[in-house]
Amino acid sequence: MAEQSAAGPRERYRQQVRAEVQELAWRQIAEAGASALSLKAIAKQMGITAPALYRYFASRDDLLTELILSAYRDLAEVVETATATADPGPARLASAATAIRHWALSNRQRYLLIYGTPVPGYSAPPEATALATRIFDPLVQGFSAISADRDAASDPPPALRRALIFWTRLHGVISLEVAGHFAGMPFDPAQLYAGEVASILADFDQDSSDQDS
Amino acid sequence: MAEQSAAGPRERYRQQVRAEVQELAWRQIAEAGASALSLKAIAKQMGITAPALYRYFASRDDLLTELILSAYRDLAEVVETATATADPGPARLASAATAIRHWALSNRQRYLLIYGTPVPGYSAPPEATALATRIFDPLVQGFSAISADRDAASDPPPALRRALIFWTRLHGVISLEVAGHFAGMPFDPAQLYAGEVASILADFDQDSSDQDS
DNA sequence: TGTACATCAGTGAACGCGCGTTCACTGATGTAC
DNA sequence: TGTACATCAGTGAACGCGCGTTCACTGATGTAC
Repeated sequence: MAEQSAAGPRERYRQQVRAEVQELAWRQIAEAGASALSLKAIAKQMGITAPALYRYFASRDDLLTELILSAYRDLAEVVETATATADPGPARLASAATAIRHWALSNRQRYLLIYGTPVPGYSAPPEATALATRIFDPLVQGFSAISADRDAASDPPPALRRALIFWTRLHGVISLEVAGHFAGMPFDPAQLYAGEVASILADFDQDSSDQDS
Repeated sequence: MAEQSAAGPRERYRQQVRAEVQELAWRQIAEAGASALSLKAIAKQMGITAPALYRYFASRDDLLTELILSAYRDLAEVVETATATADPGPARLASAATAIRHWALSNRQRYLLIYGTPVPGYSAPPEATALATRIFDPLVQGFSAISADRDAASDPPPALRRALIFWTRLHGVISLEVAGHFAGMPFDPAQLYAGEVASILADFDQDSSDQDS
């Protein structure tokens, strides 16, 4: 019911304009952050008056919500594709890791919109949580696939826990890089990232030397 | 020359007001993020007109800069104290890790101001870089102290590299937690964090199984 | 101890700006007979 | 094939808002003789 096949010409036009608005919104966010998102500025760039935009989006927050959801969807697809196309086993997770970093670096503000400082006064819709799961799930799947091959004797962290650690470590590198905190430091972030990915997979693949509860 | 001893009563008053402004500014940022920082709002809360604030801060950006530098200084002191008071060796790094997380959780917006999404249109002053180093250095020191005790044979990552990994892993957990991305997930962030700290120190303490260049 | 002067915190009006959003409207475009 | 009607994209004026910042000023407070 969300999809409308055989859409009339008006509907087609409508979708076209909506897409253009979102495109310009992204450009704006990329340049000046999420709080700079302005309907009036978008309208001006389109050669249109601001009230016209209310035909396409109920409000500024409504537009922002759609952007965030679309970012989630985009990243979810990237992760799903990366895991689906790679060989099973650790390679699958390594592939996901590479894809995530690549996506984050080519969509910096999109990444920050999702995982960065929350936009003040704005709270994400429930749907966002579902999409976050869609991103996280392939990682959990990847780790349970690995665990299944091995003996699950010595109190191993469950797949969820492993995926969580995987994720926080990747995010640690990516977010500092995207926010520009590695600028001028004498090392290659790509290598640091690759090292992290390899070390996590090696940890879990060979032996899980655990520490506490 | 920055410190002025035997300050007159006018100077004393001046410092008092500056402190009050900063205090209110922090409260504002804590509630609505850095981009919500408003001189007029602060003035109103102080029962003063906005132009009066220009006696104390040259501009809004000037105030923001001082806030950021003070956040850096604060965290730097926390890390320095934590490492200085703990026993040498891994304990020192564990102590730093605990102190950092504690500081981040009790100063969420302060942490995000430093390591979160950059404030659009604002670039930190050069001093910030120096202070970032002051935070990072104790970690590097900590790792070189550990390395000194052990054989440095098998192509070990230098202390800087170790400190870097330490830092990105801590940040990975902290930043997701502070930004609220663990909300509703079935695990304890404190345990995840403790596990990360322990596992890094164990990794480097016992054996450095390396992967690439 | 008292007076003249300099310093400086704070005022109030004003500037130009951009924002989100509403409203009644015009005029083109698609649709039904 | 042609006409009447409904739909709906876009306009332009207006609303109230808050922002940073400037300026000439008043009046209290500290300082020097």
